Amino acid sequence: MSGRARYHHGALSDALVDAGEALARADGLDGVTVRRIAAACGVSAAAVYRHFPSGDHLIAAVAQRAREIMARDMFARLSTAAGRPPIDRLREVGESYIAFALAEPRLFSLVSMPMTTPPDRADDPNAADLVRDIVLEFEPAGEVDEQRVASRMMLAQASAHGLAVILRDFVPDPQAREQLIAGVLDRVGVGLEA
Amino acid sequence: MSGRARYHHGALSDALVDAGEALARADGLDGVTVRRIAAACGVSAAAVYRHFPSGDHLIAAVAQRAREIMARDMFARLSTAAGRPPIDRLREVGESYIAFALAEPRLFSLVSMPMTTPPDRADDPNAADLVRDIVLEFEPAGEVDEQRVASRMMLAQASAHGLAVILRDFVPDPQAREQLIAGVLDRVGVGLEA
DNA sequence: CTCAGGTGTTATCGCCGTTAACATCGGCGG
DNA sequence: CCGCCGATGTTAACGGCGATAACACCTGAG
Repeated sequence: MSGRARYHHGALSDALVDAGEALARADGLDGVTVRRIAAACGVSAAAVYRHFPSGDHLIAAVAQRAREIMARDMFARLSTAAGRPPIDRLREVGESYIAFALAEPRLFSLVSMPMTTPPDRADDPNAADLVRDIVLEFEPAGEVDEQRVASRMMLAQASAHGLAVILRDFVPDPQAREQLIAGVLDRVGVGLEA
Repeated sequence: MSGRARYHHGALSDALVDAGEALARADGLDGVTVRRIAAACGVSAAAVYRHFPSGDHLIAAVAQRAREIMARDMFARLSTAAGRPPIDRLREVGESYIAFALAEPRLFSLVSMPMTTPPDRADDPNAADLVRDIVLEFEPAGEVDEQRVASRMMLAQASAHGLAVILRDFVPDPQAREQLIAGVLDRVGVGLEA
């Protein structure tokens, strides 16, 4: 009886996150509400609470989904730069982060939310670990200075994130965006190699 | 009859922004609602709409207030570094920005909102103009390269903002925060002088 | 003094998250 | 095969939210 609408949805949890992702792409954070997501799944709002302890947990799950999507983008783009020096790959990661933020600004607004719940699967693609792996290549063999690693990671992440949000909110012109991305990432590269 | 509560408030517009600032300090963005602000002023929610076309405009006014507060902090701190080289003053500005974000995280969440309404008074303290003035000192006399200026401004602002939000959301330990601020700003300084 | 407009009020609407009480489905022990 | 019970859905309701309409009052210009 797969043709008839069943009373039990079967995989509502995943369906809710899927619908949340679609709503986030379309309407941004304001579209990601318990009632709207439930309606998009053809289900009552109260049904959500059988699968998530609160609406915030559902939104956090959608945000985690968005982070995974971005991370996949980053890994894909990075795979085309395999073998290049670490500074080049780091730049690729930064450009990928910024490109995603500008291409999917509404989805990105979820990405940059503080993570309330830690990701349930620690082994899936993760931007921070990726950055760390590349930054580690700057360290001399056998003696990693954790503080230097942390500084480089933070510079890379902070400048990419800050640049992304400032461009998204205050620089509409695509050409100006490109020039600023190039100019800033050049300077960040200098700071990273110092 | 100043002692008796008057029917007409008299300066409700300013009082609403004042109350909004207090609520923002106390409860963050969630506390800044039309109804709560109106209640804090002893006034009905509908009265707000006599002074602001929408609740978002009121919140934007509170956000602008928060930016002015932060800018005053920055100018005050900067006045103690008068005469020092531009790179030192720029660092002072960055440290001030980050310190404010970490000292008043809830108020800062308003600061970093996209500005819907342009500030009504263009002559009051403004962080972007301040950064620009200092960055201009890097340019050789008589020939300012606007693109280089924009890149330096953007690097300064993006790294400070990104660092602030990442530290606020993900690095609770004060000592770790200090080390990261110092380490990252060192590298940003290198990038700025390049 | 009058009256028009600025500034307040209450009542109401629709949406939001959340909970309680109830209904149905589906599988497992008898 | 039956019955039951837990998982998963439903509807109804509460309080808070932004916003608007209709009404009341206060104040100052003529």
